[in-house]
Amino acid sequence: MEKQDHKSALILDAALPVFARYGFQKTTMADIARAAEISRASLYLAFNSKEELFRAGSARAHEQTMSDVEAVLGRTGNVVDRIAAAISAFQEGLIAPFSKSENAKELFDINMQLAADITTTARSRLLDLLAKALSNAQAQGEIDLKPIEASPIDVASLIAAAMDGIKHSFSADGPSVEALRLLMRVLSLALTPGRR
Amino acid sequence: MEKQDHKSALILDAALPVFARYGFQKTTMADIARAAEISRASLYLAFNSKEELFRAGSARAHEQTMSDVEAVLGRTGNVVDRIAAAISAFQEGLIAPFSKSENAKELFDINMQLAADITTTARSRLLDLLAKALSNAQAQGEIDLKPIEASPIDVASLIAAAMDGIKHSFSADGPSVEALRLLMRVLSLALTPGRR
DNA sequence: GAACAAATAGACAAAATACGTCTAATCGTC
DNA sequence: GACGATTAGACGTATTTTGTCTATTTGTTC
Repeated sequence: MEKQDHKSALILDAALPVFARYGFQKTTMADIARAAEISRASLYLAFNSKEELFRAGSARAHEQTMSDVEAVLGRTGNVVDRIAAAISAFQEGLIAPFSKSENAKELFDINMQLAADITTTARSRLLDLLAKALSNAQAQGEIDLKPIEASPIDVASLIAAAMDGIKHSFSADGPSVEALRLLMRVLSLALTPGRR
Repeated sequence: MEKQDHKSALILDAALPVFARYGFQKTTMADIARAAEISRASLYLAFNSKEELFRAGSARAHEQTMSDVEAVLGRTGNVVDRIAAAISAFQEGLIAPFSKSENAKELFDINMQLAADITTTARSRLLDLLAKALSNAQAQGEIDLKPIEASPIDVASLIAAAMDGIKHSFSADGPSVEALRLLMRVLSLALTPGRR
């Protein structure tokens, strides 16, 4: 059972770059088998269909990324910086690898079609983690949410929404990083106690 | 007749990047029509088949590149430098654009299958231009071929062969440029008069 | 080296996709 | 309104891909 998972993981690690390169439609099971250096028959032993394989790939990417996000949030340092790093990790893990502009749209569409649950679960998990980090910071007096009259969840939602909006409006051109930095500066000023 | 050519050229300019990105096999006529922002029906008005389109694309790339090569060779300066620049132009025009590593092999294979004549014609044209440049340089005493006991054509052939060999052995990793530079230094030393 | 599980090549029918052709409708220009 | 150019869309055919299956090979364990 554990060997199986390992093999599947190897296949998925080989498959994701192929999807990123050609998109879902143009990627064939033969392409993936070749990339994973196994036969097509073996590939079907591990995954019953291309769609199942894609779902598993999406799941793996999300798991890995969320693990990174969790690790980053667990570090020391001020909350805003850690949250900024967490958002970065989230973007780097799930968006940047597929931002070949052309294929990006198709891949995200297919993902929403085949693995919407995985994505929404990860998203709410991210919200949870951000809210928890904010909550802890507030408990330790590092930040003060009273002036802005919002709960940790509210703030976490705002950050996630901004992340999404920024991603969609700027696509992968570049200003995205800049816009996120600005958001973090705003948050920092708004939440730091000892300010008006 | 002239409008037709212009339209065809626009199509080919849109098609080449698509071929470079996906390779010949994975590129569909629909992909090309989309890239050229015309309908599939119109695409078939300009080209009767995918193979014909590819041939035309290959022809266009070769024409443009050879025109660049000719221009570079026509400049002032010492022969060896001009030849080095010409080789660079040739490589940049016909090899670099398709060196997406994965697709490169398939594209070159398909090219040799569908447009071998175009490639070989361009190649002999290149040889001719190099030989002519060497011949002129010799006539003006800029270089001396006597010590190496070779005709301009011999030297041109050697250069072209070296270019090929370098390309094939190093693929598109990087040392290719270095190797070409070395070849040019060798030539320069061997051909310059006033040396042993 | 026999016994066993895992991986493979290769063939296969069914489904999906691409090709190349055609017609009828739309668009822009004169 | 007439004209040529462009288009959407449907079409049959050919090719490719999918997913399944069997027989064979490979590698491991006893």
